[in-house]
Amino acid sequence: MIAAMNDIRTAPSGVRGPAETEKRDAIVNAAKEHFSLYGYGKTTVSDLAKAIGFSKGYIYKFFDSKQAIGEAICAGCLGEITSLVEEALVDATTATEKFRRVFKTISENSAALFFDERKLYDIAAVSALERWGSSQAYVDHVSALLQTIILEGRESGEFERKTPLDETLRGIMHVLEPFMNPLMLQHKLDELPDAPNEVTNLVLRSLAP
Amino acid sequence: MIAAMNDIRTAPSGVRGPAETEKRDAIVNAAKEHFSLYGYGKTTVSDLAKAIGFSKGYIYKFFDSKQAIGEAICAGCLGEITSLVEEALVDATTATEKFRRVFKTISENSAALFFDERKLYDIAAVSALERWGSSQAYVDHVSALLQTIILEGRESGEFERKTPLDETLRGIMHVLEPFMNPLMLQHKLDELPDAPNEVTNLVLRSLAP
DNA sequence: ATTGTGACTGATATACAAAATGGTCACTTG
DNA sequence: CAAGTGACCATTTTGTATATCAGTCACAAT
Repeated sequence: MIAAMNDIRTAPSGVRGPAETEKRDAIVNAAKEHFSLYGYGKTTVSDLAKAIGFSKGYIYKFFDSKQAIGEAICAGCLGEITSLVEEALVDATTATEKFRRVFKTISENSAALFFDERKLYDIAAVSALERWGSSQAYVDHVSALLQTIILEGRESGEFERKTPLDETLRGIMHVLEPFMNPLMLQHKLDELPDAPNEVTNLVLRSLAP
Repeated sequence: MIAAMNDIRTAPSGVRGPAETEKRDAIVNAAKEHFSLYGYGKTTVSDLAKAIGFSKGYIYKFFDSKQAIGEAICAGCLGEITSLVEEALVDATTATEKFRRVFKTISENSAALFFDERKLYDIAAVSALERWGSSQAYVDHVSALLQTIILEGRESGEFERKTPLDETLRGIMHVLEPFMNPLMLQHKLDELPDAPNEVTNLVLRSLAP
């Protein structure tokens, strides 16, 4: 899995201090490892400090709180998914095909996060539950992506043009949510991969001119 | 709210003993009151026994387990919703309108359960999480209902006929789930009542011939 | 026979003291 | 002054001893 770093440029809320990217990255890297191994709850800020060879207090020169570190990790995970989505889009020719790939890539990789990186998945779930910025940015990003695809499909004549763009988009985001929101995906794991495919078909029927 | 008792004839699993409906109903009534006031967890089987003037052991002449009582209560709640749905359907003329009402009635009354009978809602959530028979019966019932409506719409020419009925139905059940499954509805409460309406519109577009 | 009981048991929940943690800040170090 | 520390405090988390509960069963009452 290519680890293209997200360039969501997720609003770095909770980040503070000078732009000493080296140390900040060291913290993030240590956090990603510890969080994915032991989980967010069982990792202490002191653990992270020890891992990078500093004391706990110094961490707070770079991050407002432990949660801010969690948000950074979460933004990384979700950013990876959006990267994979964009990667999957480059050789898709039609808006229809792009739509299919967005849906498929998101549901598959969210499920993969659940099965392969369960501890990080749990952070993403908390992020969704508590509406952290990292989750909001992810949703906004996907929403914007879908909007351009819908517009493209409307222009090419693949999709209908009567329904207001906003409503089309909101409707689609609603039916996509169970496959991209960790809180909901948890309850649909045993309906994969058929469910997202069936929903995609339904949506494409609704988009037909 | 009219309390038309459900006639889902929900598979009475976990129910045992003779059909002494009076005492069994007494147990169920006591359970509904206690569960809705104090919750499933904080109600003991002895509490229910005391409420009907018997001893704990006697309860088990009628129900296999405490969970079986919970299932009965849950089936009652969900059965009330299906009753309301059927009630809403009697004066709907077109399949389109019937579809709208199914969606609207389910989402509104599930949310009402959350806000007005939170403790009972929690039981329904556990029922969904642990896949109790009461939840499965509810889903099956709604699914069957939707199937007849789709068929009706197909025959009247309101809906398209190309897509296999099963796939149409499954797709619709997938997008309905976030509004009828308590586990998912919890996370969509602040998108009501717009979200179900927008999803309904999307589905109706997908059903258009 | 039918209706009903309450003592018994392993598993679960509660309560509460002790330990650990997130976060701050005055201070040291180079 | 910039980089970094660790004692300190309020809040959570954890460990654990105790109490409660779900479920059974032999038996009592009618």
